[in-house]
Amino acid sequence: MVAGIEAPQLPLSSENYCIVKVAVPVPLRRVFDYLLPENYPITPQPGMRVQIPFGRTTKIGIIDEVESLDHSDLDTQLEKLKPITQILDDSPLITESLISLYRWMGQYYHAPFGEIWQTLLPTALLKGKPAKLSRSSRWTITDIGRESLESGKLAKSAVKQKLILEQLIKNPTGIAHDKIKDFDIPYSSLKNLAGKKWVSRDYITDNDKNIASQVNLPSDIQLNDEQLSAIETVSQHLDRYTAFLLFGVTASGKTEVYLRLIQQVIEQQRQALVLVPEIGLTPQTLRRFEQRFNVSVVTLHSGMSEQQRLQSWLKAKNGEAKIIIGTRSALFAPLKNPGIIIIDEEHDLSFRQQQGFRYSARDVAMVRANLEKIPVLLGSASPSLESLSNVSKGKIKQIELTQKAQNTASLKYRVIDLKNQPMNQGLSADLIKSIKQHLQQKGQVLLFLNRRGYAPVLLCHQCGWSSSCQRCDTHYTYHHQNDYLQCHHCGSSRKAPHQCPQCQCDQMVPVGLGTERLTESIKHLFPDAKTARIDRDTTRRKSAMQDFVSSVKAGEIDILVGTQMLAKGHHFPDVTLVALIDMDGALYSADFRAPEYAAQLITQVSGRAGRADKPGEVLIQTHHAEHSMLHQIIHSGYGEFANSALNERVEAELPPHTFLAMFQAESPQMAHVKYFLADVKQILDRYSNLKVELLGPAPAVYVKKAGKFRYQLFLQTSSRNQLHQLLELTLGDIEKLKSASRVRWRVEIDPVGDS
DNA sequence: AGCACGCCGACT
DNA sequence: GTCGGCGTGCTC
Repeated sequence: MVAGIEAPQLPLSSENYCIVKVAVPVPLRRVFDYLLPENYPITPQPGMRVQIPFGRTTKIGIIDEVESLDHSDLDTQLEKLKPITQILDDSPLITESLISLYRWMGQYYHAPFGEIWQTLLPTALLKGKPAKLSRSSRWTITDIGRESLESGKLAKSAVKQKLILEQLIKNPTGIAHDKIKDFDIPYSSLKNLAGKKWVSRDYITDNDKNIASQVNLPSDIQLNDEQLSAIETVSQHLDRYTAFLLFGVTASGKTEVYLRLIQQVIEQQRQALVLVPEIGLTPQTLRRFEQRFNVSVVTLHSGMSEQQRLQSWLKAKNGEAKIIIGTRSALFAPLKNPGIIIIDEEHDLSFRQQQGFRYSARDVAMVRANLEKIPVLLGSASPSLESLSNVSKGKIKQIELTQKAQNTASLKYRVIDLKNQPMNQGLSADLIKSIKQHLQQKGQVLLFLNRRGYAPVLLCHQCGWSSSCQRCDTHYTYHHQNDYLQCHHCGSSRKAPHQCPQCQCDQMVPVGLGTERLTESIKHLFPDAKTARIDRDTTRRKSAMQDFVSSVKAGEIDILVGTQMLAKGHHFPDVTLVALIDMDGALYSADFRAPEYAAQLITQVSGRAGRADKPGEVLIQTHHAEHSMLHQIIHSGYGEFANSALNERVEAELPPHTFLAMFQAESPQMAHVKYFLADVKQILDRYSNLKVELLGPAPAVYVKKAGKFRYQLFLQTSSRNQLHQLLELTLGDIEKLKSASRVRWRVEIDPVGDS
């Protein structure tokens, strides 16, 4: 090629081009300007995806704003602007109110715009997949298939094919293509049958369901007065924004209240969005809704494939899906005709995203409901102190359900003071005696211990050497089953040493108690009982949790040992004894929210057990038996505890009475982290006129994690406004800091926990 | 976050 | 003499 290729001259006149501000998926709190010819076949609008050249690569961004060239207040020179490669959508991906929500999140969380889009949109769309609904289809048996099966034309060996045909006869309306997996049908056999024309596939839309004359299927559940009045109260607000807290004791029938309200919403041709905690989202939740309503119900959760999520998302967007059930991120499902948002177990920590862009789905849901002009219903037996504080501020209306709906027997609580008690593998004599009694009376037993693995430490009996993770500065947890050590902070693992690496003796002893060891000693103490363990290690397999739950309900398990994951969602009617093996950690924790979490755990755990004819018992083992939280929960209930805990937060000037933000920085080099946060503090100090107090910088509770040192700088205030002002004024300068480029950092609003 | 440019150590 | 280490800087 000959040299001297001229750079293409763009005719930069205001008639020909407009400027499009694009949010690009990079961790920068700014948008980038691009040019677009005015005669481009698609009119650019906020919320459309565009392909753009960015640096030396190309990226997919989202249009944030469109400006005409003549009255733009650009601070960059036009020559620097590049043209958009192409617009990927012919209409905005999300509704007006979601765009407003996006802008609110940008202001409130001070997060990079690209990151917010990444949580708002399904990954398939972020990768540039077309926003097209693929038609769903159903499989049905043909007449030929029916005859062939009856006349025994099917080879004996074709077991799977026989299964398919039988299932299709059982389901005369056919089986949806995306459900065939649930029937354990291999696709190859299905294709084989289709080739013979024994089965056929028909393409349909979910709208067929929705236009059915009877949208809600009858229910024979009798409601009590409290439930009726709760439904009445909320249904008077279906046409406007109101936030409700449905504070209902366990088994007070919250779900039935949800269902009746959803029924009204569907009758108004509107959609219901239901958020559940991570674990609660089992196939049964979906089935319960499907059994009740003859409308299209879709789910949205991390267990689904990208394509499945996109399909659910698109059905929510076009209004086909009437009920959307999902975990945290489902909050951002676009709704054509929004009717209500329900957050079940609103206190649950899974509603807070703890990776990347950190937000609280509960808080954002209230803002979204406000923008959509619909009610939002937060339900819990142990509400977050944040929500209860909002009740007293008048931001949320509280509805109480105090009666047990089904005639459940009340629980008996007992605190076992461990001080000076002889212990047998973490179990007091008192507890062992109780377990024995309950087993004799044919009751099932649930034991909670929030520590998986065999023992939290493996150490040398002779020289005291203990095995610790170099990357995190914490002890490895010993896992007996496959004889390995695992760091529960960074996940790294290694083979367990049998000889002390320091003194070469062979006296390595596990110290402390985890679920694995507890299960072992239970098996030893109760050799005749069937014992099972449920934690992250035993439920790796996808259906494992489901299998455990079914076998407990079927009475095939006598004693169930598990971590907190067992506390969520499942009710076991035959369980009569629930024990919290070690409440000490929660009561002595450095986290000021620990008592709140512990109180919620006790409340939730208690909800797992009992029914009318089998009174339940809850035992709590602790060295801190005099702790006021325990007394309040046991004698006066969660509400009473919450009241005094809220008062303590006022005294201590802690959230929700005050508000927090946090700068966190991490780097393999501790000095870099310290320099950066010192610089940040200096910049923040320039605005000492604002009523924001700075605390720190200080090391995070676990300073070292995965080879990186982590420090934090807290901002505390009683005025959210001033906090936001301060961040608005300073973040620009903080981003430009030289020390900022040497660390990974972020600012977090309303931080919880340490990680 | 990517990605490239750029200036110092161990290899064919 | 080169390959490549990751520090620094930029992205419309």
